[in-house]
Amino acid sequence: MRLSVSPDTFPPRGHEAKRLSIVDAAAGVFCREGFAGANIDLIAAEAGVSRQTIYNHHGDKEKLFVAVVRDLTERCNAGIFATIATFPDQPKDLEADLIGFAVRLNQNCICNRDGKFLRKLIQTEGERYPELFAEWREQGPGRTWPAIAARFARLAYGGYLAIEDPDVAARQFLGLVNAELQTTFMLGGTPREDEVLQSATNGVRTFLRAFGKRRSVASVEKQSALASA
Amino acid sequence: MRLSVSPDTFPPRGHEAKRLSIVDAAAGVFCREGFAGANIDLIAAEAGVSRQTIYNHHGDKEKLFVAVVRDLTERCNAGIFATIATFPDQPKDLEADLIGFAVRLNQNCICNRDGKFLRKLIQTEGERYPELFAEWREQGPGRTWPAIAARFARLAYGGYLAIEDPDVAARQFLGLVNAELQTTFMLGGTPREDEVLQSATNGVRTFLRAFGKRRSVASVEKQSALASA
DNA sequence: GACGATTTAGACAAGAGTGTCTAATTTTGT
DNA sequence: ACAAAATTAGACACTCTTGTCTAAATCGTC
Repeated sequence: MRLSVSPDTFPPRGHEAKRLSIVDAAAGVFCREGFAGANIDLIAAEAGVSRQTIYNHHGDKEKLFVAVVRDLTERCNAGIFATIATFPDQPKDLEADLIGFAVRLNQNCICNRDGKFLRKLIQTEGERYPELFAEWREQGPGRTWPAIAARFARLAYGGYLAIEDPDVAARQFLGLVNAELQTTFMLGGTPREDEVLQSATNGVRTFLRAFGKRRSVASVEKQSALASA
Repeated sequence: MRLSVSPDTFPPRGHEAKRLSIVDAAAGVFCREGFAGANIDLIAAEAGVSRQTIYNHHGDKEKLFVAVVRDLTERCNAGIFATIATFPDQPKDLEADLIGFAVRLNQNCICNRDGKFLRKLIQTEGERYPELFAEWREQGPGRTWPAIAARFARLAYGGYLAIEDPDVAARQFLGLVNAELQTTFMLGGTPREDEVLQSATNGVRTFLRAFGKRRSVASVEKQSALASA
């Protein structure tokens, strides 16, 4: 695909690497400084390229911003779906497995660099780019929530949970396991690993108090196994 | 206090009214445009004063920003404590009363103008003003969470709830009743009244499934009353 | 009506940032 | 090693913004 036959495809290479480092640096600067406060020269310096190269690649500041959001959305979605794939469909220990899932979701999708950046850009500039973030909403929450809800539905169907509305349950699950991290998220901080675990543990316990089947044989076994361990 | 005796107090008046309208307008513009993008001329226009007046009152853009955050924090805190005062200490219908409280909390503290603005400024500029927002954290969450937790502890002590850790329960309560509003909050939107009620209702029901005492006589009565209604 | 203080409109200097252009340099494929 | 393409540094015009200054107008009080 890099042969001279290609009519309008990409320039040689190294090109793509630069594009990446530009978008990466831009993400950081846009997040720190906001769109208006972001300085192209600073982005260039952090990306290790010249200002002109940025203009060659992306045209102008606004197009660069759009590219950043698209990139982040795509990477975050990939991360979320990869994590959803680890959802415990046939849990051995429901509590432990759900806690594990919650922790993975946090560490791989919400607290990591991409997640933090995307969240901040949405909060900061969401109102300024309605179409762009409408797109995000479709591609992101619009696809991930149903996927998560489907997993909870499956768990309910398998007799592990007593939930009526899987969509509500999915949202409440996330609300619970992140309940103790909200203030940290607000200020743009990253919770420590033990804080994530703590919040997930408390959240899942409450979730199971509400929706867990009353101590099936399996869960009682686990319970005593844990107690004796 | 307006007599000529006062040595260094405030100028006559109307003064204070101007200060208010400046801070109000500034809050709106800072939220829409971010600190860097906010334009003093625009703030002046929206406040209906001249640019010079802003400088007379607040010195410079940064001091104005600090004044805005302080004002919002103060007003929001007042609103939150006023709402906490309506917490159902001796509930007649625990579910309905908690739903009512959740809805009030949302409408009076989170979804109203001040709440939205403060939240956005924290998210947007929190990292740039560590001391300012550390102050907010102390004055705001640092004081309101214990107050809310104390109310839940009281409910537990009164036999209405079975909770171990009132602090955790308080945070989970808010996480649950706002679980379905997160995406809207992210994009800076205001959920409709029925969405708030829906989320609160679902959240409180789950909360009570987890922490409610098993169907006291009173709650069974309510339950059937509702069913027949 | 007169006085003092505040507010106003507008001009202003100084600085910063965007986006363009050019010529020199480096990289890449053959 | 050569040629084409991409990258770079720097200068540049242009715009926008902040914060100051001044003289005129307005307000509130006596």
